[in-house]
Amino acid sequence: MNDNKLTLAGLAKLAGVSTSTVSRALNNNPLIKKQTRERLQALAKEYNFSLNRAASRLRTQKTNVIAVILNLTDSTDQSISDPFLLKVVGDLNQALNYQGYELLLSNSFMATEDWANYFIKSSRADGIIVIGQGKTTVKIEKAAKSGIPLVVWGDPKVDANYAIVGSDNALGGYLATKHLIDVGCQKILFLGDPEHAEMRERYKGYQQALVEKSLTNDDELVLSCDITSKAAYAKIADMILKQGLYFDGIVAASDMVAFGALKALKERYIGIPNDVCIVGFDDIAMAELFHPALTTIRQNTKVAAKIMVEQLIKQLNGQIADSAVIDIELIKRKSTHVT
Amino acid sequence: MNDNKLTLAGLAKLAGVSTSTVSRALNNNPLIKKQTRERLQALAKEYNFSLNRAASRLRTQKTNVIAVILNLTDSTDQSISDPFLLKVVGDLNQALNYQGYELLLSNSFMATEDWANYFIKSSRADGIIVIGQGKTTVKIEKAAKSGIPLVVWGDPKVDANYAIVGSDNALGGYLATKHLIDVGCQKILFLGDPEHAEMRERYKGYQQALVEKSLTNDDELVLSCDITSKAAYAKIADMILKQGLYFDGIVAASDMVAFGALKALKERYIGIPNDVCIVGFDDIAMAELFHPALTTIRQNTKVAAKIMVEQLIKQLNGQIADSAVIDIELIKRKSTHVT
DNA sequence: GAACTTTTTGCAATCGTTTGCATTTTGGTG
DNA sequence: CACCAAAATGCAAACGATTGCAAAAAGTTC
Repeated sequence: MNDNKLTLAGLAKLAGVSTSTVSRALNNNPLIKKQTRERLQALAKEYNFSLNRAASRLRTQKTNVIAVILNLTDSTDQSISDPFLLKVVGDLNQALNYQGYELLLSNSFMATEDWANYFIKSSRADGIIVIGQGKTTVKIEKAAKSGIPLVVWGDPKVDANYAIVGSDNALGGYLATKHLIDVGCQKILFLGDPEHAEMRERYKGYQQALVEKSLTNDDELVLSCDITSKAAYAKIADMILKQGLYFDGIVAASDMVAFGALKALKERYIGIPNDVCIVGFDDIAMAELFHPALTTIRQNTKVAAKIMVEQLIKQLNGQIADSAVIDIELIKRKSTHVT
Repeated sequence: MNDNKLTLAGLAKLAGVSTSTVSRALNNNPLIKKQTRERLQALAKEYNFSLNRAASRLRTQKTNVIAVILNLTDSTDQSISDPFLLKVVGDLNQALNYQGYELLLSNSFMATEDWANYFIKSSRADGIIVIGQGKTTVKIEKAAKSGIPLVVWGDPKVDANYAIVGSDNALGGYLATKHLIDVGCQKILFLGDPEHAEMRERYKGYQQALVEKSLTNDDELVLSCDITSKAAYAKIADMILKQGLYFDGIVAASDMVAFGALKALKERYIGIPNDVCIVGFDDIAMAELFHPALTTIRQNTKVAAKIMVEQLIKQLNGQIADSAVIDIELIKRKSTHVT
């Protein structure tokens, strides 16, 4: 009906006041008499008025948008569908909305390499959340150096000049490995990509547990593979073919990796957990549903998302943000429950 | 270093030309001499210049942003982590970026009910993609009525005044059921939520197949439950407790539902596929990894995302968009492979 | 009711691009 | 070299909200 877009000026005319009054009224500015404020707000509702954000963003130099970047390793576009990463996105979406921000989703395959320029200086967003440190942190460091509000999901123990929120990956790797040792495993594989920041920390925890229990820390026990189930499946299948079943436990760098490994094992009628025990990482929804249910290290993404948003907002307010370690938890399930 | 933000005017001064020239040059407008264009583009790169989007959006009345709304049923916030929906988001992200658009992610728990107002009239986005028709399409219809560019992921056979892209769900339900009958199932459950638009169509296909093969179309074979694995698990566990194993096949409304059902069955040592065969829907990554690998109806989300974006762009150009049916495919795996 | 404070409103500049139109520059031709 | 068409550039007015400051209105006090 009212197709000629209604602007603040139009609404002001309707109400018989100035645009400044309407603007203030809609922003609930106490400068305006309460009675007037309410009248104007009601009028705005009645006429289905909505502020032009482009205009207000231009004027206020604030967008109320946060860019969330899925920082994927360029090789496998598989990982764009990694349920864990997408779950983090979902939780961030809720946490951001809750604080009145909107979420602009991007992945790292964009044309530009210069996130600070592309998102912040261009006034597309007020801040950036990067999911995943990936194999190289060069883009992140570049963004951090330019001083923009930035929070990274990754390994918080990593030394960096930006705020990192994440689980204690080394501890997770340690707990996973220790648990396997406790249930009697002797030859424990680490399956994952030690070049990948978070995975490297999990690997360190794995090593520490082995050393502590004075188990051999053999090179042939470290199986490097992309963190996808497909790669894990191929790796395990290949190793068994070449060397037979020379292990009795697996620390997988993620649940998806664990699932891939499990598939390869089950296809060869290797008993889980009786022949091989396995621990995953993440505790995605599937972990519990899998058969056997997967023992795993749970990452609390809801809490993490909340904290990331808080830390980002601190930066938006000019304070400096801290890295934060999110509690993890070993969830014991059937895949390590030797009878 | 150059902390005082560089604007078009600043760049113009540096180059000794007018702002209009710089603006046109950066937009590759052929009005500007090619040589000048290149010089200015180089200069912009050198000075790390980036256009203020808020300003250009205000001026051009175009945002180059598409809002993607996860239309969740309000009861279970579980489904926000449904891997399938998030996969669609991921694919949309790529398809949109490819066409030069950005993705603003929202869910349906926002304060506002009026999407047209909130996203379009407010100049936050140029168009909307809604993922999921959900149980009620009232918000979608309201948005459609206001004439904004809109595409919905859902069941394209549903009669509506907006463009719907989706799989042929009825055919999917039919194929799934027919396949179960072909492998010898006699008492086939439908497990899902027939109130949910897409699921209802799958249910219709299920019915059709039963009728065609003159199998009983018994009410007690239709198990209504939320489309989460948790609900499916509870439902199956409950039914077996009450009625014993009175079925030998399951058509699950989604893969996640299938996984929940499988967990309940396996816990009771019911053989899959020998005692009960099961077919899922979606073909998420896990379907193949599950044990036994899950027979399912594959939805091609990559193609779907591409088409949705195309249809939306048509609307942005003033053309009208059509609904589109995406090809589906029955993927036969172990969960229906009776020996 | 004058003088003054406090509350409420309005004026007008501003944010940084884009673009219709006017103007200048260039180049070709007689 | 005057003239004209074509090409290249510049001027200035938008786009629609916000906000410092000034002005008007309302309230207080003597």
